[in-house]
Amino acid sequence: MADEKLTTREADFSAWYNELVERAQLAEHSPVRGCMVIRPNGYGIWERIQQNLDKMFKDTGHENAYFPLLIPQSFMTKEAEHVEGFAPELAVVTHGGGKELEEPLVIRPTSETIIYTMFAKWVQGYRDLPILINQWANVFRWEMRTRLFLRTAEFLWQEGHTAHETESEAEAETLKMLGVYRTFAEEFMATPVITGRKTDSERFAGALRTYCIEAMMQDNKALQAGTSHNLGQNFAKAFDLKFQGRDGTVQYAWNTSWGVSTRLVGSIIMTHSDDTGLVLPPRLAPNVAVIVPIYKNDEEKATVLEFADKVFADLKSKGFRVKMDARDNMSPGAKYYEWELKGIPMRIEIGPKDVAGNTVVVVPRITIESEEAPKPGKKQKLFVGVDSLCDKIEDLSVAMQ
RNA sequence: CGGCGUGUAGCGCAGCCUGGUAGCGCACUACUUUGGGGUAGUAGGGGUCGUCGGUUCAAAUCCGGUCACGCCGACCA
Repeated sequence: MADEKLTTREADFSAWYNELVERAQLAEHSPVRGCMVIRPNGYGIWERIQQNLDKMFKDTGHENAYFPLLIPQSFMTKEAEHVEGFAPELAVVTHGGGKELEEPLVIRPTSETIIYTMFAKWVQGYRDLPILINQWANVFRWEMRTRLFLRTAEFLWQEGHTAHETESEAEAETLKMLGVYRTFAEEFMATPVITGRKTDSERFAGALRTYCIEAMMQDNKALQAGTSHNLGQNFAKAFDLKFQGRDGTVQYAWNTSWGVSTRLVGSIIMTHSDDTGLVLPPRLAPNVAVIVPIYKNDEEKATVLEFADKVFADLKSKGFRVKMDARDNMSPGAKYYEWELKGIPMRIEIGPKDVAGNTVVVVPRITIESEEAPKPGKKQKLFVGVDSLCDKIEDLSVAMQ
């Protein structure tokens, strides 16, 4: 990786982003237009997003389910605004098993239509409500202009779908999930967000009201990072989602839907990274630290690796997400550049001096204010005793978050 | 989908104007060297020049179609 440096943010923010995504091995283009391959360094971030958000959804009473990729085309046309909004970007399957299908199937651009069709079967009376469902899935929209993570034809997301007895209950749910997104952005993505309500022209196709969180990027642009929709009774009426109420009358249910996508990964990249490469909030980083052993000869190599392996095993056993970089064909300096580009929050250097003193050198990806200031023009280096390494990693993680 | 631009080894590029045996740097492989901020050397491997067609004795090079990517616009999580 002795390539040239990244284009700077100042020179061309957009080129900087594109280069960073590819060179930090987050994602790259697939042979199919608009689709991306998410590499482990990028998918690891998404996995951390999933794990943490999923817990928040469960804690607020939601359950996961899964609905199919293919939806009968006719379903898409049942809600007037919905069809108008999504028709231009649908991918349609017309053949299967070598024959033309009687009814074309669309690849889901979102799952309201299939999910509320199923909800209608599940609900008879008010005691069947609320239904609080989430699904983790891929969706497909035929986008004209795409960018890795920020807008791709196929993307990964979660979509929450709920059905409620009353309008006020649905509105409360819509706002509650907007709050979940805000909390997640602030606590896990370390990204300040602005919440607000979308104008009618930006509203989700078929929704009564759309709320959103907007994250502020380094180029002073806002990025829509998550949406929460109060769907009113629009879909309930279109898909015959009815129940017998407490007063004995038959009523339409009130729905909400809310989602965040792999765009969040793009948002994290743009919020924190610098001209050296990726910077990740430790809570969402696939790994928090990498161990780089340093030695000059076989004798040193043996002792250093033994010591480093012990530190590595100890950290692993205590639940830290750490990596060992024992590649022998690369100098330590080259590794430093590579891991800084890839955004690992801290690296742990272990050389003969450390073995002798039972210490390690911890170098955080970004300068930590509360620690001793780095020498001018140098990275901040923290000398840490092995016994206090775990605590130090915890402290630094919190400081970086 | 409209305008402009690009496509040659894994990555970055030269060659194209003026058609005639496909090159450079990095990366990769082997050995040696070096190792606390991108070590250095020697010897190697790897490309039907995005793709389809046309012109020509001959096409990376000229012409046309098409696909993909980038930027600007319209649309969008």
